[in-house]
Amino acid sequence: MPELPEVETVRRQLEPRLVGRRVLEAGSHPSTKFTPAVDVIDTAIDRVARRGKYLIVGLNDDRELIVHLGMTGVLRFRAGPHDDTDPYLRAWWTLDHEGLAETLEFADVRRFGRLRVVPRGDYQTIPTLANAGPEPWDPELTTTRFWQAIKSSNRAIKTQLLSQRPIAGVGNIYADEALWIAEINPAARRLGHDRAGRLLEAIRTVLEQGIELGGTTLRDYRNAEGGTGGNQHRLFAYGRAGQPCGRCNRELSSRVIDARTTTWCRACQAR
DNA sequence: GTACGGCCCTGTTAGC
DNA sequence: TGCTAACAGGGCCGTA
Repeated sequence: MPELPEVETVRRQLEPRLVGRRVLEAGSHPSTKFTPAVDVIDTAIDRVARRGKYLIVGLNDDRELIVHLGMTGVLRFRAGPHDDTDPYLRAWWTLDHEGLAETLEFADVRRFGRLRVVPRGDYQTIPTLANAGPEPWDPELTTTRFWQAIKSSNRAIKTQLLSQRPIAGVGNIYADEALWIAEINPAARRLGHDRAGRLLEAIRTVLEQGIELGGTTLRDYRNAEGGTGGNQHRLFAYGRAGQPCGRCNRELSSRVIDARTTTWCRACQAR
């Protein structure tokens, strides 16, 4: 499931291969989640950015193609025409640059991904993007600002992180990892300034490591070159329920918070 | 404005 | 062996 490190990995691979290229043709699955793919025909790509878990592809007509990979979305290049035998192909774009044609494909087994074309910078039709909190490395995101954002809600800290509001880009995997590192209970509803600072630092640590290792591949995630990530071998909490805690050796617990399986250590992350 | 539940999706896994 | 139900979960929407 692509979170910030996976999306950033894909972005870094897409950028040099997309910028400056023109979209000659496009096609999509009939779902309105994917039909915006064809709205970018005959535009040229001028940048590939990221905001939280969203990819933002800048177009030369002052619009942007917004891509969310959902849980199982994969962007990949193919020499020649798109693969119309792939039952999970949801959208494709034929790109041209100095006579070289290539296809960018968007495959997504579970169809939780989505595409949108918007005027540049206008995200009002994409609520989570419009309301996303600061990027993890935004210099204005101080401990105090993070703490204030958390303090304004009474929801469980894990729920708050997944909402993308206090900070952008954290999903289920990296939320569990950061809370484990910071020794904070995922169901905690009140965090002091110091603990908020510890959590912010842990979030930055796990996201940086995720990017360095090219993301986390548990099942579906592949980068734009078809490769897998390496962070799945470095997880302390996520997916490890029943296994020993890497800090105190007690058995890790699991429960559902905000409809997401949450793994934590009852001893290290006591309330 | 906030909190919460349900829904979208389909491959995989567990249980019978 | 084959079937069924549960499970995985990011974002959006409706309701309270």
